[in-house]
This record gives sequence, structure tokens and C-alpha cells, in this order.
Amino acid sequence: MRMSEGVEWALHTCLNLTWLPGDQAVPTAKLAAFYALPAAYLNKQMQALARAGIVSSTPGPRGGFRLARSPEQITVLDIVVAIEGPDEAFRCVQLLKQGPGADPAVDYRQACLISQAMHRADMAWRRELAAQTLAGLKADVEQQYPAAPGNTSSALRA
Amino acid sequence: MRMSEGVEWALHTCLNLTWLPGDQAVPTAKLAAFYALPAAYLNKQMQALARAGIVSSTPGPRGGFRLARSPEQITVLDIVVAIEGPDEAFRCVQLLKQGPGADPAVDYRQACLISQAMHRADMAWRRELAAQTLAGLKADVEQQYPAAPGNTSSALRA
DNA sequence: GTAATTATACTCGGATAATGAGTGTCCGAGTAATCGGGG
DNA sequence: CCCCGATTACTCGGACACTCATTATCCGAGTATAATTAC
Repeated sequence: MRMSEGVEWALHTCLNLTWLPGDQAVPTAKLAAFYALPAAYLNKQMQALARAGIVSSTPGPRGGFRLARSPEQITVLDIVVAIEGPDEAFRCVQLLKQGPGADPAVDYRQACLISQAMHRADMAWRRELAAQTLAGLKADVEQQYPAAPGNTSSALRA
Repeated sequence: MRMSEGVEWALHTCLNLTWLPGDQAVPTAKLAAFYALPAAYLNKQMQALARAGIVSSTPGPRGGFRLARSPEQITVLDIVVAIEGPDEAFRCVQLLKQGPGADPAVDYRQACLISQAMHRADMAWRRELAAQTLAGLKADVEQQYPAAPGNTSSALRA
């Protein structure tokens, strides 16, 4: 079980965008250059974020991406789901349907107690991710690394 | 991000083993037939469980697998880790090392606040899984599906 | 000088290959039960 | 009848192919800017 690397890229990139004026769009090329990432592939991730309504895209010169809503209204979970998709890590294939004494009418994704246990854990994971907003991360970084906002802002404007 | 199907197989199989006398070994062939699974591949998963010390294996006639310790001492997390490996889903590649103002001496898997957020979520997930033991699942199933233990036991003995 | 028009360069967006983990299969090493023979 | 030894059949264990999601890349559609021309 391994999470896509794109999640890390998206999280860092979105956080970087919080330090820019809201009306300024940044093209993929600059966002990628910031961490020496392959621009075309980061673009793919940004597309996913755009489809999820987390960022908005503008084509043409002076175009690029910007946050579609305020950092307070973007959770870490939002970004993870946008990249990884909405499905849980554990996908019950309903083994019990193949076992003895199975009822074909029952949806074992609901009834199976193992499924329920895995689902509970997944919910706990999501709850933790949903509790963190971009704004919260931004504030924490500003407190712990005061130089970061200035560095980021100037690098992305250049 | 998708969990290996082997986790589901391993969980169901271990749970089935709780309904057999502790001194009885069951060969992979029977464990696999119970859910119409490919025996050789289930065997691979059982090997992982054996390496993790969750089940013990016995070769030769009348051999097979049995639980290596009591169901009270086996958590769902133990089984998940045995199959999926100990690593977290989110693997920080330390993007910040490639960014401006990076300190080469810093381990950003520790320092990066995004890593920390993802790590907290992972810990919550693991905590939830560690709270469930095989004995607990066994008891819940016995209460909700009283016929299950008998069915399982007889099918695996046959 | 101003406004309309054309040309241009830059952006995203989706369609198309390459890679690696996960999936599935096979055969060999080792062991316990079984069968046969001898005491 | 009991004991010992060789045989046999059965088990796990790791080594070997295959599939598909993830990763990575490229080129085309569309747009705002900038230059050009006419008035």
C-alpha cells in the first residue's frame, strides 16, 4: 500500500500558493521549478486539483493556477482525495460470498465485520486529515519557519 | 492508494483458524478452497504471516498452518503489517530538500509539517487497527452469526 | 493619437508510452505418516 | 504380536512469468497579450 507521490507534490504546491496574492495565477512551470519536479507530470496533478474545485486554472499568457477558495476552506483530506480518488484503501471483494452459508442477497461490504473494522480505521484516518486545513498548516509553518513565506513568494513571482 | 487483496484473504483466513482446535494444522489447499481462492497465492500470504510470527507452519502430511499465539494476542494491525509491510502509505521524498532555503543536514521526514500531518493520520489509522484483536472479531461474529463457527470448523476439518 | 485587426507566444488539457509493484503460477526441499519385513 | 527401516505421499518455501496501476511525456486547442496597420 503506497500513496501516490503526487499527493506530496500537491500538498506542498497548494501550501506554496497560500503565500501568494489570491488574484495571481502561477503556471505549472514555476510551481515545478520550485522543487525541480517534472513540469508535465505536476501539471497532471494540478488538473486533478482543478477538477476537484480546489484550484482554478487560467489559460493563456499570465495564466496558471490559483487557489479556488480560501485556505481555511481547504483541508488536507480534500487534496488527498482529489489526487488519490475517493475510494478506501481496503476494497472488500466480498470473500464471504464465495464461502459456505453465503447469502447472495447480502452486501458483505456492509455486513462483514472485517470490512467494518477496516472501514472504521479508514474513517479515523480521514477524520485526522480533515481536521487539518491549509490555513492551519500555513500558520504553523509561519511560526516555525518565519523565512519560508518570503522565500516562496519571491521564488514563485520571479 | 490500494491495499493488497492479500490482506483481506489473510484476515478472513486467520479468523477462520480461531474456530479450530489450537493443535490442528490446516493446509493451504483447504484454507483456499473455503473461499475458492488460488491456493498457491494464498500460500504466499501465509508465508508472510509465518515470517511475522502470527501463524506457525508444519510441513509434511497432516501439516499446514495454525495460529502461533492466542487470538487475544493477535491484532488486526499485526496482520495488515505482516502482509503490507511496516512502511507508511505516505512516504515523504523530502521535496523541501530540493526547494530554496533547504538545509541539507535536516531530515525533512521529521521536520516537514506536511509529513507530520500525514504521519498523525497514519498513527490514528494504526491505533484503530491495533485496538481490534482476532478474539474480539471472533466474539462479534459468534454473536451476530451463530452458525458461522460450526460451518467454518466443519468445512476446514473435512 | 486612437482604435481595430492581425499575429504571436504562452497556458492548460487530454491522449499516448515506459516503468514497477502487485498478482499469479510453478517446481523443488523436507518431513511425517505409512507400508513392509524381520524378530 | 511388536519393533525397525525404507518408501511414499504430502506439506511448505522460494524462484519464475504476467497484469495493471502509477509514472512520465508529448502535442494540440484555446486565450490574452502585443505588435501592426489604418484612420
